[in-house]
This record gives sequence, structure tokens and C-alpha cells, in this order.
Amino acid sequence: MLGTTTRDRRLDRRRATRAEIVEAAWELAAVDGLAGLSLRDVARRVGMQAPSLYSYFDSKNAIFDAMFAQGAAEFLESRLALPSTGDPLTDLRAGLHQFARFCTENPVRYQLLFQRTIPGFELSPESFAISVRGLQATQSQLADVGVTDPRELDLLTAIGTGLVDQQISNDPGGDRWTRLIDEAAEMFVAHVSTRDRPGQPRKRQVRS
Amino acid sequence: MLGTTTRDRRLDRRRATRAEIVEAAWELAAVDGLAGLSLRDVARRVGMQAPSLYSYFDSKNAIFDAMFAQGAAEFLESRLALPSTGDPLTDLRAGLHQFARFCTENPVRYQLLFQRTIPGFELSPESFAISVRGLQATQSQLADVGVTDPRELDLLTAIGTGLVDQQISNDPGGDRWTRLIDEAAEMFVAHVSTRDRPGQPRKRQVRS
DNA sequence: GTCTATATTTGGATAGAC
DNA sequence: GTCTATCCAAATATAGAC
Repeated sequence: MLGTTTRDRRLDRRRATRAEIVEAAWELAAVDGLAGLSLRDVARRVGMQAPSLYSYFDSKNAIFDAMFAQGAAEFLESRLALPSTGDPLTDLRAGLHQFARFCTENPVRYQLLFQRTIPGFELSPESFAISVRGLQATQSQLADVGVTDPRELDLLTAIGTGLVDQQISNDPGGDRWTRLIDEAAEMFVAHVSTRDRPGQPRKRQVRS
Repeated sequence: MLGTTTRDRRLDRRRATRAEIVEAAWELAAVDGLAGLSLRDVARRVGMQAPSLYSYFDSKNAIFDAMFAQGAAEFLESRLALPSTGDPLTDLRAGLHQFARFCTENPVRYQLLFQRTIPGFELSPESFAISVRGLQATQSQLADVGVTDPRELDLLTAIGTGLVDQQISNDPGGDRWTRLIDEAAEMFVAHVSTRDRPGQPRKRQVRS
């Protein structure tokens, strides 16, 4: 019975319907915004009446949570799929491109995962755990390219989110900011390598 | 009659009440979020019943518009108040600090002015004009410190919004990212001056 | 200019038949 | 599991008395 589990056709069907509902929610959120998502509309889109959704999800929050879990899993998968060449600049560039692609190809997902601007949304521990694994993967990959100083990490994440945020807000669908990724990566690497050069005493910053 | 205009006490009172309403709206939005702003709550806070607001504003959208106009005017004023020393790095730093201070001291205002994530908010031409003047002032000041290349401008705005965005999202009230401003400014200036060094042929980017 | 009363819409969620 | 019917709450906005 290696690797074989009894199939429960009823459970399969249930999972498929749940996935259908989540998919419909994504599509509607892309149009009306996350905050504008209504259960009635979701139900209509999958050919149900609104109350029937409650056979699959306990509440609207549970649907948001399922969307978050799916998005976080996609992010983790996308992160782990990144190839590593061993060259820091190349790998850093690739990481930034992956992040930008992931965010811009679905701005609503970006908003849900990274901006958490939904009114009263409470994240379940299970979904939170998935997103933590994504952050850990990112941090580990940055360590691989030599970025371990917390300040440098913060500076780099600011650059990444800044490019993505401007792209989504001010040139949706375009590449006005994402095309600056390679240049930004070079800028950052040059900056870090300057600070780390031995014999060049590191500037000390005084906490205000 | 130099500089003297007839005072209309009725108009004065009306303007004062409008300002009171807008102020109450800011305070409530800071708590419940922009999308969660309700006219009932605004009215309660100024000691009115909800319908009375319609004597001062035509709609909820008009209140948002007044908030936007006020915020844009504050931004413009803050921008124009920036001193100029003539030293590019110093002035660039000061500009970034001003931007960060303006955004972090009122995250809701930042959201309204720069992220425009409110459901069906339509901006009036008058308010839009004010915000355009703010952008022009910013662009002019960046030109003064030698940043005129559109790519460099975009890269710099990405850095600025990235620092602010991370600060507001992940360390509200703190300084984890804003304290990196000076370092980021140095990084950017070093990068730009490298590109502009004569004899160092500029890399050409191929549009994808 | 402010109030009460109300229209209208829309949302999430529940009860209970089938 | 899906439906109809309904509850309940909240929101913007209007009508009309005072």
C-alpha cells in the first residue's frame, strides 16, 4: 500500500468546490478590490446562493484566510524554485525579479499578503505559519548572497517593495519601475561592498 | 481698503464648521481606516446628526476630496519650506527626511494622497491641481540637486516610498527604516555619480 | 441649519424545509 | 448540500417639519 491512500470521492468533491470558491473570490477581488468583496457575488459566480457558501467556509474571514494561505504557499513555492548560480549579484537580481513578478502579476495577492490593509481580517495560525516559511526562505537566500546585516536586509527589502509599490500604484501593467531592478541591484551591491571593504572603517551610526 | 475684504460672519462660521468636520474625519480615519469611515460617526463627533452634514458637503466623496485637498496643500507647504544648502547630498537627505516625516506622522494621509486605495473615490480637478503642484515642487527640487534623468528620478522615488512603506507597514511608530535614510541617500548619490563619471561609458539598457 | 423620520441598498449570517 | 426566507445591522442619502 506504499503511497496509496483510500480515495474519498466526497472529500475530493468538497475540496474542489472550496478551490472553486476561492478562485471566484480572487477574480472578484481583482475587480472590486479586496475590501469590496461580497459573499453574494462570490456565490453567484460559482452558481450558488449566498448561504450555501457556509457549507464550505465558516465566515467571510475564513475565505480571506484560505486566499492568504494559497497566496503564501505560491510565494514559498516560487521562492524555493529560484536557481542559485553562486554569483551574488546574479542571484540577487534573480531574487528581486522573482519578487517583482510575483507581486505585479497579481496586485490583489500582493495587497493581501504584504500590505494587510483589509478591515478586520484575522489571520489563522496555520496560514501565518506558511507565510513565515516564505520569509525564512527569503532570508536564507539573502544570506547565501552575503546579505546578513539587519540594516542591509532592511534596506534591500525597502528597495524591493519600493520598486514594486511604485510599479503597481503608478504604472499598472507596465514596466516603468520593474525595468530598474538590475540597476537597483548593482547600486545595492556596490554600496554593500564599499561598506565591507577591509581597512575602510565602517561608519558608525548614532541611534537617535 | 488695501488688503481688506468685507467679513461675512456667516461664511466664516460655515468654513469653520467645514474644517471641524474634516478634522473629525481625519481622527476617525486614523482609528477605523479610510475605508471604514462612516458619516454617522463623523456627525456624532462634531455633535450633529448624520443628515446635517449634507448642509456642508454634498456627499461622502466630497469629504474625502476636502481631506485630500488639505493633505496636498500641507505637502506642498512642507516641500516649499525645505531649506536649500546647495550641497546635493545634504539637500537630498533633507528632502527624503521631509518626505518620510510627512508620511509617517500621518499614515492615513499618506494612504489617501499617495496610495489611492479608497473604493470609489473620485478626485476633483481642484484637488488634483494642488497635488500636481506638490509633485512639481518635488521634481524641481530634485533637479536642483542634479537628479534629472527620468530613470534616476524613478529609482529615487522608489527608494523613498519603499522606506516609508516598510516603516508604516512593519514598524509603525518606530524608526527601523527611516533611520536608514542617510545611508540610502549616500548609496543613491554614489550610484548616480558613478554613472555620470565622464569617460565611464554609461551602460545601455535594452528595453524588453 | 438642524432635526426626526424614512427610503433604499447592501452586507454577513442563521433557520429550517427539502 | 442547497435552497428560500428572513434577520439584523449598517451605510448613504433624501424629505419635510421646525
